[in-house]
Amino acid sequence: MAGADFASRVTLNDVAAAAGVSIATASKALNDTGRMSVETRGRIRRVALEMGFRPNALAKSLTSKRSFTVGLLTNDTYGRFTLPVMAGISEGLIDHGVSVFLCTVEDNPELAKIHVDAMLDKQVDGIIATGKRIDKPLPVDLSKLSVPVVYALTAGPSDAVTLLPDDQRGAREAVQHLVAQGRRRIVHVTGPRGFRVVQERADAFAEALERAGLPVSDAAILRGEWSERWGHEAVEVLWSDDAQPDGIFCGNDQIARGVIDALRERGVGIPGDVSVVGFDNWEIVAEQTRPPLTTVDMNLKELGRQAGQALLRLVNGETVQRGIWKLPCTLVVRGS
Amino acid sequence: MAGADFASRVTLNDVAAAAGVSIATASKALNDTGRMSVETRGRIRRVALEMGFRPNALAKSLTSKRSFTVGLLTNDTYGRFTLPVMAGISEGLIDHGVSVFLCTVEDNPELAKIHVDAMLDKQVDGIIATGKRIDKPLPVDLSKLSVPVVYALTAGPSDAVTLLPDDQRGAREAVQHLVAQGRRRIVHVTGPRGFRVVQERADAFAEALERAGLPVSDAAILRGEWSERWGHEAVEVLWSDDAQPDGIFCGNDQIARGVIDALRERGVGIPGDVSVVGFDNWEIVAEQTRPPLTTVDMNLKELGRQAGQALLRLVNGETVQRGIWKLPCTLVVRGS
DNA sequence: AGGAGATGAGAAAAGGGTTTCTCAAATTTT
DNA sequence: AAAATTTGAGAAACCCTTTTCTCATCTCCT
Repeated sequence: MAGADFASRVTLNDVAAAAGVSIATASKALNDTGRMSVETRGRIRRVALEMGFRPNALAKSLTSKRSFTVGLLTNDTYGRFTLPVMAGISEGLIDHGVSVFLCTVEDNPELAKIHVDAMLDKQVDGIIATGKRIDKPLPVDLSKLSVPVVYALTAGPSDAVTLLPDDQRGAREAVQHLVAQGRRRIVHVTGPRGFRVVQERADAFAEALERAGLPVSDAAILRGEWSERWGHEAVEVLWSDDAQPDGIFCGNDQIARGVIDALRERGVGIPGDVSVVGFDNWEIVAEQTRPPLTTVDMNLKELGRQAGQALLRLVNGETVQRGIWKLPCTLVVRGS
Repeated sequence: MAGADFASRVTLNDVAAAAGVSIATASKALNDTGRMSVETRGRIRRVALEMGFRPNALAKSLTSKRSFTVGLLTNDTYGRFTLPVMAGISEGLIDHGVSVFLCTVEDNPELAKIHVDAMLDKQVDGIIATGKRIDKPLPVDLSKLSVPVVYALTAGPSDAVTLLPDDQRGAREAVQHLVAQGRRRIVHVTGPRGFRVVQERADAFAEALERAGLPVSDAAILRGEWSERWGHEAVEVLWSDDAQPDGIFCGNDQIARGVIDALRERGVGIPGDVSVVGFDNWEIVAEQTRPPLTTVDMNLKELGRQAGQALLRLVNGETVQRGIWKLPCTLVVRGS
């Protein structure tokens, strides 16, 4: 039960005094700059090490104009997408000594502004905006900021650097996998019409079918909500018809889960009678379906890593290709 | 395709010059300290506003010894627990102008040290340690740091401030709910023996049964893994016996999901024949079960908020009750 | 030996604020 | 009217590091 007093840290001044030199010399010794004898440099370093000296990053930043800090802004409260992206960013940047402020702004413009202001006040070197929909922007305009911004998994201005998974290629691979399994009557059960990813995946689905020489029909694309329930319903719809599919490509893993459960309830064999492929590789869902779900992984961690690298380059004033970067998806083959 | 140059920010110096006063006066005008005429103060403020002046938080921190920054350290890569906690912390602290560094350290001691050092270098005011198991510490010793530390949902030293959900009360409420539904043959299907929460929830389960005047038997507690599969298996075990339960309290929502699915497959009515209660209120699971799962919510966001508040008090040198704080859980009644 | 160049290290300014003094001018008191 | 306060605002020190100068001392060359 206490508010303890915490020891104040060792400063460069302390080190310099202990080593019997000026702080200028001490600074130079530790940064491997300036001119001095090897003995002096060694002695100062030894003293610093012994005293456990760690330079105050704030003071450093004040002169260097670099805080080695970036802000990550997200409206994905649930974190399904943000966390892998965050992990990638963090992993890619910690080697450069960069730390990440995570700010969840929901869809609240005031809150978003508060967070952005707080980040700018703290002199972040840059900002990464991320979200859960690639066709909706965050509730705040980041285009006129005094620091560079990279967009990942969210909509940004067209002249910005934006990283997105290559949904279309992912969808194509999913279909190709189904075709390779010998499936010929393939349908697509996906989310609501309003989502860009729904459009893109559906287009790629149709295109892949065509390339495979299979008939393409509008009826093969069923749109609903992003839920297990819709997966069930879709199976009901499909199986109330005469011609049942032998391959189902789902718009996300939850729908796939619903589809698989519904098929199993009907006694349809998976993957014996029907093969199912999901999208997202949300492991908590995909690994628990029976059988485990074959699905498309968006490699979000890698996407985060690249977003971090891109931001770093912008911060360093290097040139970076503007526009949309589509990063490859990977088909994860499991048992479905 | 460019590394743009970004406008440098307005400094106090700029404001002072524009207002025709010294920076000392400008500083005092904006902070509502010092002595000056109301006209001067007003003029300076107006100028600052017009110029869009925002003080450099780094410079402020250098003198104030407060960075208004805290570090959140977690080993919960998947974020199931960390994200709600993070959201609560952030929500509770942003009003005080505090931003949060999120660092995921997995179980890697080196990585953890790197992150902790980076945070300390950046002069965080304090650190919150969080994880996915209340009986395992993070892979780094935070007890001798120069800043206060609060533990949430992870093991810390006994003299530290540690916030945990009140698992026992949550479990009791779950059982009481089952009893109130008229259930008399209640069993507990939970996770592996090694977990402290398993022990605690099981103890509370037994105690609650006893209080309700129901027979308590060791056989009523089935331990397995934290998975849907184990939920299925447990139902198999239970239904291979003569006396089947009419109430099942599960150690987490995934197990509950497995139990519900298995029961439905057997044609057992939920909640007609058997009531099921889960633990965690992992909405993505709980809301998609059929019927939706009644479960115990650990109020992690509130836990995070309180962790933030506690840390702030420690930072301010206020006294804080050491030891373990058990925060209430809430039963969320849905359809099971 | 005298001057040029190299060497080692410190003084001082800068970075953007806060805060404690100091001090002249204005106001109040006697 | 002279002395004592109060008021308004600036000078300067400080927070911690970096970096550019400056300068005294050595070493080397002719």
